[in-house]
Amino acid sequence: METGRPAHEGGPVPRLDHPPGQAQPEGVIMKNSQVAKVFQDIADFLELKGEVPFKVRAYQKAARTIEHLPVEVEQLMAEGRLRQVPGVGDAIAKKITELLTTGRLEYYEKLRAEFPEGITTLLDIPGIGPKTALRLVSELGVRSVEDLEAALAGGKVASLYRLGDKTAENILRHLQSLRTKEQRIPLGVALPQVEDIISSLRERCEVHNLTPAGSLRRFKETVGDVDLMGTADNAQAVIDTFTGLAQVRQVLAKGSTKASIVTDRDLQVDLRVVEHDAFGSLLQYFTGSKQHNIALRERGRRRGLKLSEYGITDLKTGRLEKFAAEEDFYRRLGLPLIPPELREGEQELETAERGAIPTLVELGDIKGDLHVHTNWSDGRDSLETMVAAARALGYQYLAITEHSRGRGIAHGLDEGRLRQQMTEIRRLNESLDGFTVLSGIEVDIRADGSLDLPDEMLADLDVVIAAVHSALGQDEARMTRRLLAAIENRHVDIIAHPTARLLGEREPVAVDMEAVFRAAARTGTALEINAMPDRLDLKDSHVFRARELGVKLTLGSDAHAAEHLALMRYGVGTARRGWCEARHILNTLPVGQVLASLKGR
DNA sequence: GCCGTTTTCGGCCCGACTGTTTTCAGTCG
Repeated sequence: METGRPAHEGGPVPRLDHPPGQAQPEGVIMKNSQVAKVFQDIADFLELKGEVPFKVRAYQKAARTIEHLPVEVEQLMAEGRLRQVPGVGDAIAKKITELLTTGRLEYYEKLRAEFPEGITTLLDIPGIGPKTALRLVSELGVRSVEDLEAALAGGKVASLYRLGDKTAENILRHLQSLRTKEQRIPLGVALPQVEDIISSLRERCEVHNLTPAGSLRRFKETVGDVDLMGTADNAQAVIDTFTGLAQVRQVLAKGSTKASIVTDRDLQVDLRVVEHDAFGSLLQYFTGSKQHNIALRERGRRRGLKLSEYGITDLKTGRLEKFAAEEDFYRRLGLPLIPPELREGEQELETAERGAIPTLVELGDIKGDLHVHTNWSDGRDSLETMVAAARALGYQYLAITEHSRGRGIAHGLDEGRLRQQMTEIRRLNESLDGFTVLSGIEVDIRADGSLDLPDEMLADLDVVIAAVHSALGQDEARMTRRLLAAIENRHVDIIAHPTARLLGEREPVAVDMEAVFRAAARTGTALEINAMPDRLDLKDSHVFRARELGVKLTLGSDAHAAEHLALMRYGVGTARRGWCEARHILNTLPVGQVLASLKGR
C-alpha cells in the first residue's frame, strides 16, 4: 500500500528549475506533476510550521489528486472547472491559477524562504517526520543528506532529547536502504511469482481464500512488496509451509500467523493468515489503496460508523460487526462491491453511490488479438503455431501484424514479402473452421510522420497498425505532429503503444496526449492498449481519458512468441483501471464487427 | 483548507509499532 506522501512515479521528482521569485518564461506549460509538487511542498512546509493537521492534509490531498488527474490541470483552468476537482476549494483554485498564469506562487515562495534549502528532502527519509526534521535543522544545523550522515556518524543525532542510539541507527539504516533501494517491481514480474507461490502453498497445506492484496490485486503497473492473505484452521502449518517453500531465499520474519520472505528473484512477499470471520474487512483493508480506504472511512464517519481492518464499529452502541466477505463490508456502507482496479480514491465512491460502477471488461470478453508477430519478422514462432495458440485461448481471430521494412533490426517485411504473407494467410484461412486470421502490418511511422509503406499496400490489408520505433527523442511539438500525421492517414486503423515507453527502461516520448486523443476520437482511429507488461501503453490514466473522449480502444498482446498471447490479461487489467467496459474495446467484438469498426476498412 | 443524506460551522481515518519514557510522542502503512 502507498505511504502518505505521494510517490512521484516515472523518474525523478520534477523541479521548478528557476530560482524563487523569478517567473517562468512566457508560454511554459506546467505539468500536473509540477503543480502537485508545489502543493506537496506547501503541505510539508505547513507541517514543519506546526500548522493544524487538517490544513496540511488539505494541501496533501489536493497535491495527490492533481498528480493523478487524467487531464492537464491547465486545461481545467481554461475551462473554469478547477473547483470541480475534489479537494480543490476557493483558496487552492486561486493558487493554482496564480501558479499557472504567472509561473510562480507567492504563498509558496514565502513559505519556502522560511526554511533552509533541502529540508523537504529530509522528510523523504523514512523515520524522519516533520518534528524530527525540524530539530535536526534547528539543533544540529543539518541542511542536506550529507550533513545528516555526518551528524549520525558523530553521534549528535543520538544525543538529542527524546532520540537515542536506536533511533539514530534506524535513520542510518533507512538512509542506506534508500540509496540501494530498487525500483518498484513491474506487475508482469511480480504476478507470475506470486501465482507460483499460491499454487505451491495450495498443494502443500490446507489454506483457504488465498489471495494477493495491495497494488498487485489492483493491477497497478508496478508493485512494491506483495501482501498475500488467506484463512486456515491451522495457521502455523501454513506459515511453516510458506517459509519452507523452494522459492524462498530469505525469511525476514516469522510468527504464528504472519511471515515475511524474499523470493529467489528478489520479491518480498508477506503472508497473513487471518481469522475467517474477519477476512472480508482485512482483505479490504490490505487491498487499499490508502486513499480509497481514507475516503471510505470518512464516508463511514459521516454515518456514525468507525471502519477498521477488524470490521465496522457503530459509534453509538460501540458494537463491532465483523465481515467474512468483502462484498458484505461494502454493502454495510450502502455500496456495491467496488472492483479492486478502481480503488484509487479518485471518484469510485461517488460513482458507487450513484449506482454507476461500470461492469468492467474481462479477459473472457476478448475475442481476438489484434497485434501479433511471427517468425516472418522478429517473432519466434510460425504463423501456424501462433494461430494454434490463439485458438487454444478461445479466440475467434488473430491479426498478424509484422514490422515493416524500415524497422531494419526486426527483419521487417517489404511489399513483396507482405503480399506473400497475405497469400499464405488466405490459404491458411481456407483450412480453418470458425477462426479467422487477419492480414495486418505494424507499419513504422517515420521521423517526419510519413509511413513506411505506400497507401496502396495498406489499403489491401485487413488491419493497419502504425507505431513509432525510432527518433524517440523528438521534442513534443514534433512528436505530436508526427503521431497526428499517422492518425490522419485514412488507412491507419490503430496506433500501437502510443508513448513507446518501456517501464523502468525508457521514458515515454514527449507528446501532447490530449491532442492525440482528440484527433483519434475525431478520425475514428483506435489507440492500442499494449498488453506487454513492460509497456502497458496506453497506461491506465491515458485509457481513462481516451475513453472519456470517446476514443476507440484495442487490446494487443504484441506477442513475439506463442506464450506471449497470454499476456493479454495485463492489458485487460490496465483497461479496467481506465474504467473500460467491454463495449469500449473493439476486440471484444466478433470478427465481422471488428473489421467494420476499423477506420480504414 | 475542504466540505455537507448530521452540518455553510464544526468537524476532519484508523490502528500499530517503536523508542523513549514512567504515560506518550512521533511515525508509518
